[in-house]
Order: sequence, then structure tokens, then C-alpha cells
Amino acid sequence: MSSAQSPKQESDTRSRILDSAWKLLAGKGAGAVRMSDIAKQTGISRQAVYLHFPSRAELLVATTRHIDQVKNVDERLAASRSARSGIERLDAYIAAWGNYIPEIHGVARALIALQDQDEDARAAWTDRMNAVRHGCAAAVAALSRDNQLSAELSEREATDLLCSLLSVESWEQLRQLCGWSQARYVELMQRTARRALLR
Amino acid sequence: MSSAQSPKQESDTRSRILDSAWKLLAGKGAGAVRMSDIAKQTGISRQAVYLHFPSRAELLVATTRHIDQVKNVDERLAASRSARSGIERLDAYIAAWGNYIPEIHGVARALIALQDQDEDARAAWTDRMNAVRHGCAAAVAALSRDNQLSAELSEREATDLLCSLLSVESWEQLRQLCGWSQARYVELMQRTARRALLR
DNA sequence: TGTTCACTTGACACTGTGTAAAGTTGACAC
DNA sequence: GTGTCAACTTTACACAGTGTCAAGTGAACA
Repeated sequence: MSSAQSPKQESDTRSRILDSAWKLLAGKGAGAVRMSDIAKQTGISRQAVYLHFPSRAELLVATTRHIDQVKNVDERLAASRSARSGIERLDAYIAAWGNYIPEIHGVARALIALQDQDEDARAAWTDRMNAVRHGCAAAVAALSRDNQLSAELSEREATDLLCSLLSVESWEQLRQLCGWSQARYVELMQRTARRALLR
Repeated sequence: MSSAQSPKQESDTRSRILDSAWKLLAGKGAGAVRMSDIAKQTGISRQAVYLHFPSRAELLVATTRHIDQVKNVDERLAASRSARSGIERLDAYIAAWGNYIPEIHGVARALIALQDQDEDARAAWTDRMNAVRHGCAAAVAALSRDNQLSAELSEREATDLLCSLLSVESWEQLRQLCGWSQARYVELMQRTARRALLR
């Protein structure tokens, strides 16, 4: 997601603020994290945070992009393209995304909660969803080339299905509720996708 | 969910407050709905709302239970038990729940957003998730009795799968994002479940 | 007629966001 | 050394929203 980053590199403090936000959001959840918490965690004053971000909403949106960048999501997802067969590529894509989910879960929830109030957050979330959709479309297209797709499934339907499998929010909640391990969770997603897509 | 309701019937005003909350949450999303909005919508003063509910969080939690009751979810879901075959029962269960999702979506989102801050909201959400899980388990058990389940799928795995299919939050977001109609969405869920569960 | 209940009005304490203004500190330029 | 610039600090405040409190109203009912 968001391969586009600002040309000049992020200032040290800005970056530290984003790291703090990330850490706190993962630990306490968006509703419980205040601007003052983030400032304290960073070791600066609350007002200093506003020197770098105009609002809480923009800070949270920036945090998701920051994590994407730090964790090299684009590279991770791109790696799935080197798989030999279509099915391996599908598995690799799901694994790359599935293993990334826990890292962004806290922030993703923040983004979802913000949607009612903030236009940017709404756009950021829709972008994420669409990025996953497009990634899925590419993986499914590779599968299609291998002719392993059952005839009655159009690519679009397959993409929709995969997309639903990969949507962040409820999967991670379910994972926690059901007590699945991360590995089991990824395996479950892969098996589900295979079952859905292959005859 | 929550077949248990308080013995004495809900006061008229209390019920009207809950209806207002429901309407507003569906329209604007939890983050944008204030206590004063709910009061105004109901035609009473803000303070009067606090005569019926001790806090915003408890009001929102009560709203989910109210919708469940008004919309007769328990009955709707129970109706699926009268289906003849296991597969029909599965379809009926999914349709009952799937058609209910849009009605509670706004409130469900509110509940999710509240989780970080409020213990009751957390419990209410977990209850919902578990109720769906148990409903799924029953539907899958019926399928199992029909011996239509593929051998390698344990009931537990099947339940997990179905559960993931039925989780409210991301499905409804996806439905909107992808522009699926309600009917197409339910059909998609049913087909996905069948593919996952049957060989 | 008096009491009670549901509600109203107005005031206020508290928390959190965001803004504004003036002061500090360190680095770097000359 | 002196000046200056940027990043940050402290203090203060405006504003919105939640939740509380106290006194008052008005209709129903005994």
C-alpha cells in the first residue's frame, strides 16, 4: 500500500511520534489512546505533536502509512509474485497479508472507528480495501492462467471471495476469540481460498 | 440473541430513545452521534436520556439488544431449524443472519468502536460473536447428520469457517464497497459456505 | 388538595482537542 | 562572540461533549 512516500525523508521526531502511536494503539485500542499519551510515550510535549500533525485523525491515518513503510508491505506482497505456480502464488499472497494483519490490527481498528468523523480516514480505509482487492485479482489471474479455476467462477466472483477472506477487521477479532494461533489462522485462510476457488 | 429481557415491559420513552439511537446510528455512524442528537430525535431533553441510561456506552449496548428484540432475531434464526435437509437449514440460517446484518450494522459498528473503552460493550460484542458461532455449530451439526460433510472437515473447523463467513463487520463494509445487492450478498455467503463445507 | 412521577431548565465539573503566544535551547553562519 | 533560525517548551485558553446536580413544572391519581 502507499508506495508513494514524501520525497524528503521523515524527520526523526515525526517518526518517533508515529512509532509511539503505533505501539499505544496496538496495546490499548484507539478509543483509549489520547494525544497526551502519544506525546508522553514519545517524550515530548503534547503541543509538539501538533507541530507535526494537524489533528488526531491525520496522525492516525499517517500511522497506518508509516507501518506499511516500516514493515515493507509492498515488498512482502510483491514477493508472492515470484511463486512458480498460481496456487503457490495465491498461498504466498494470503500468507504475506495474513501475517501482516496482527501488526496493523490496532491501527486498522482506529481507522475504522474514525470513518464516521473523518474524510481522510474513510479514504485511507477504502484505499486499503481496494489494494487488497487488486492484489487478490492479480493472484487469481495467475491461478486462472494455470487453468485450475473451476469454470463457473468468474474472475470477479473469485476476487470478491478472496477479498472477503482477507478483510482485516473481523478475521483478527475472530482469531482472538477462537484462540487460533497465527499460523493456524493463515493456514485456515489459505485452505478456505483454495476450497472456494478450486473444484 | 439475548432472549432474556427485563420482566416488566420497557417504558414508552425508553423504547423511543432506543429507536432514535438506532435510527441515528444507522444514518450517521457511531462517532458522529451525540447524546443531544438522540435526545432531540426523541423529542426530549438531553438530561431525560440520563434518567433512562447511566451512560452513552450503556445506551448503545441496550440499543443492540433492543433491535434484536424488535426484529425478532431469535425467532428468525430459530425458523431455520424447521428446514428439511441439513443443507437447507444451513442456507436458511445464513439467510436469516445475512438479512439481519444491514439492520444492525450501524449499531454493531458502534459496539466495536466502544470496545476499547467499555467493558459492557466488549462483553456484548463477544456475546454476539459467540451466539453466531453456536448457531453455526447447530446448523453444521444438522449437515453432519445428513452425512454430506466431507470427511476431512471436523465440526470445529466447519464452525470456524462458517463463523468467519458470518462475522458482521467486514462483510457489510465489503458489500457496500463492492456494490453487492443484499440478495447477491446472501447468495455469496451461502455459496461460499457450501463450497467450504461440501466436497 | 396533596403527592408522586416523568420530565424540564439551567448551571457546572471534567476531559479531551486544538490554538495561540511567549520563552528556551542548541546548532550553525559569519 | 553574536545573531538567527528551527524545534521544542510552558502556560493559557476556547470549545465540544459527557455526566451530575438542584430546583422547578405539570399532569395523573388518591
